[in-house]
Amino acid sequence: MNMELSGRGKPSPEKAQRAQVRTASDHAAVGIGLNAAIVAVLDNEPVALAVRGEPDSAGATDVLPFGPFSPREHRTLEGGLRAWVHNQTGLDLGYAEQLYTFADRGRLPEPGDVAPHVVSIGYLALTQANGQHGLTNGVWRSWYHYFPWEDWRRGRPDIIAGEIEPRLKAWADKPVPSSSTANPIARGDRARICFGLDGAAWDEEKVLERYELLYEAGLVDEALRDGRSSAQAWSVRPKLGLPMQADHRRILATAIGRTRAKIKYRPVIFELMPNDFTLYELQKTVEAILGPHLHKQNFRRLVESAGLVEPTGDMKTRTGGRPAKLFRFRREVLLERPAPGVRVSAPPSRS
Amino acid sequence: MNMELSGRGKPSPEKAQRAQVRTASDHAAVGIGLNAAIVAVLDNEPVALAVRGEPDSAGATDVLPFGPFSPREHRTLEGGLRAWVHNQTGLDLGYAEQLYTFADRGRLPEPGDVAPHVVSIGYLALTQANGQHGLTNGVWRSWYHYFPWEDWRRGRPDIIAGEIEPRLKAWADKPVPSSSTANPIARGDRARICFGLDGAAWDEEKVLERYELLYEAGLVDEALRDGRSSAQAWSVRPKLGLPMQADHRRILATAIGRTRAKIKYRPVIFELMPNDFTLYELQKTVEAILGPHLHKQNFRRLVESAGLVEPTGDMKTRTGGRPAKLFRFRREVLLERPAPGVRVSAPPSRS
DNA sequence: TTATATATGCTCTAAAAGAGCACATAGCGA
DNA sequence: TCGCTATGTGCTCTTTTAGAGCATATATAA
Repeated sequence: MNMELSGRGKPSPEKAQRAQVRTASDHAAVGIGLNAAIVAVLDNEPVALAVRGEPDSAGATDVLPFGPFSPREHRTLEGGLRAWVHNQTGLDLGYAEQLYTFADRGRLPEPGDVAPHVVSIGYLALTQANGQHGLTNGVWRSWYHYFPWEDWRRGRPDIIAGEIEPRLKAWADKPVPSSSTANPIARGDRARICFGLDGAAWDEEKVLERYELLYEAGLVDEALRDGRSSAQAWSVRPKLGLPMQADHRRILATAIGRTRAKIKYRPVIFELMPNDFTLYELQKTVEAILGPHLHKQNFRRLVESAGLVEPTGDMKTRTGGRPAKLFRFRREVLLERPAPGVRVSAPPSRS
Repeated sequence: MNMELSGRGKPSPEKAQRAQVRTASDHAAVGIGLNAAIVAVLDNEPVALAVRGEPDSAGATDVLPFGPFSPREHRTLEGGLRAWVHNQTGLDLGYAEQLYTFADRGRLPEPGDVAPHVVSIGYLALTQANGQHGLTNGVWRSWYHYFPWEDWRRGRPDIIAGEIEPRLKAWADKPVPSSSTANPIARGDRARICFGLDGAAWDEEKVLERYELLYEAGLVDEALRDGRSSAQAWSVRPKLGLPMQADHRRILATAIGRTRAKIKYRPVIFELMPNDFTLYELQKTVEAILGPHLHKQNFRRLVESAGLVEPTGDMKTRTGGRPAKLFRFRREVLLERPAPGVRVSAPPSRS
């Protein structure tokens, strides 16, 4: 079927095409940076690698590992990433995937910031931190430090009802400056959907949407630093989570959301596990990532019947109870199922 | 919970952090380009906007719309994208999302290609081409022109059994040059999983994996052009789909895969539909995107019970049969469900 | 020995997915 | 006018999957 519905004018497509190949000289030169959200699970706590430095104007000290990308030295983005991560931290990354490219002006609010300019490409890396004691820089910090409202392992976190809900409701009730865009979703509705207020469901994957809503509402320090909120809000400043410099907390939010989504249809959870593990350890790792806790028997049925694991034949004693069978990741599942993953869905929120 | 498991050396994190803020000067300058896969559905055919030009060394004439990003002129990537798409084609984009950033050297195999260098950021845009007759450049081409093996609407496409399967099997049987990476998935297994050979399931979302496998096996013209395959393969050259210049077919594959995945959990299908439509028209549009055809009654039950649509009250006659009720997208679904979309899964492949 | 963890098998129910039957209502041609 | 055909629409039935709970097994620790 040939659909050549070309526009009426059709003024010289050759010229247009030519313009597309004669590329480099047309562009303003910018720098390329790579940001890595390097994730692991230590003692049932999901952690990300952070580097600490001088506080910025918002008091934020933490940054994600960051390095420039030089096309002279590295053929691929991922290759460049692995190289400087290794140099900076001593870590050898296992799994890595690209998250998002951030290039908005004002990302790095330096005075007089015009082009040239930095585009930064965010990456998510999953690693197993155990035994990786060669860490030469940076610290592992629980990601719930930065996003306390995401931790539903002990039920609905108090910070939602105590801090977030009232402040978001106040923000929703303020008269909105009659934006021009047609029919956007109302502030109150967005708050309800993002944070599961008024009985709405909690969606653990909406990590970025939640952070961006708080940013827009001026409830995270980065928003104040970037001048997006009133000084009034600044004065009543109970922190909602630990801020990071630049837009790194946004990148980390993207990474957490992606991780939570991805473990459901790809077996990446095993990137975070040792070779042999008990099903309960696996469950605790999944819970660390997703937030809510899971029904144990159903979880076991799920991972076993999905063919994700196979018994090693050994047992683990010293569990504090009956010894547990040890399992390992069953690679063959990749050849059998189109999208193998831990297809859990959270139980109804125990708020 | 404070997890400050810093590495032993911990040599001056302050210095590291400082290096991360003093950014731009560290970077080799490169150009930023934006590629857009602009997708619509015309007469039940999924189409992408292509611009035609002079054939490259592989005989490829088509490119995706492409434009430079200048941080001087545009504050955001998406803003820049919308601007030059409008200038080049006359289209006003509705929905747009970032796909992937491609920066590998050798992307544009120009002689003597070293840095400076172009990083290109791929975007997916969905639009409704009807009435958009202001198109001043480019043509709408069925995306199955570029990827004939993806069109399962009339059952399994013949090109798989006729061309792809035997040539992939031959490639799989060739001695692999003893790669260094540990335990990769065997070529034969990859072919089976990607293309649903030997009774394996067809996964309509693996568009990029399939294209990349064909590229790696030297079965698409771009692979020959880029020098990744033997001249022998070049001589026996039945095209597998229409090639594009540079890596644009890869970007389009990414866009198709993303679209196929996304309509299942976000109501983006309505970006491709007119305001009022019949359920059958909606179904045909979904089938155009996904490939396989769907069970009509179940499809209706699905979209209605999911609250995705509501009747307008009007009927559409001239359907060739009983008049059909007209529906429209029901926006309130965004406030009710965490991930509303056309959650279809394809029926067992009728091969 | 008992209390208390964790491990593991099994059942029951509800919801969702997959497939088909039956019939309604239009245009169109013999 | 009478089917024929194409689409629209309601309903049932079965299978599969998800959600939740009961019961029991086997360790460690006080």
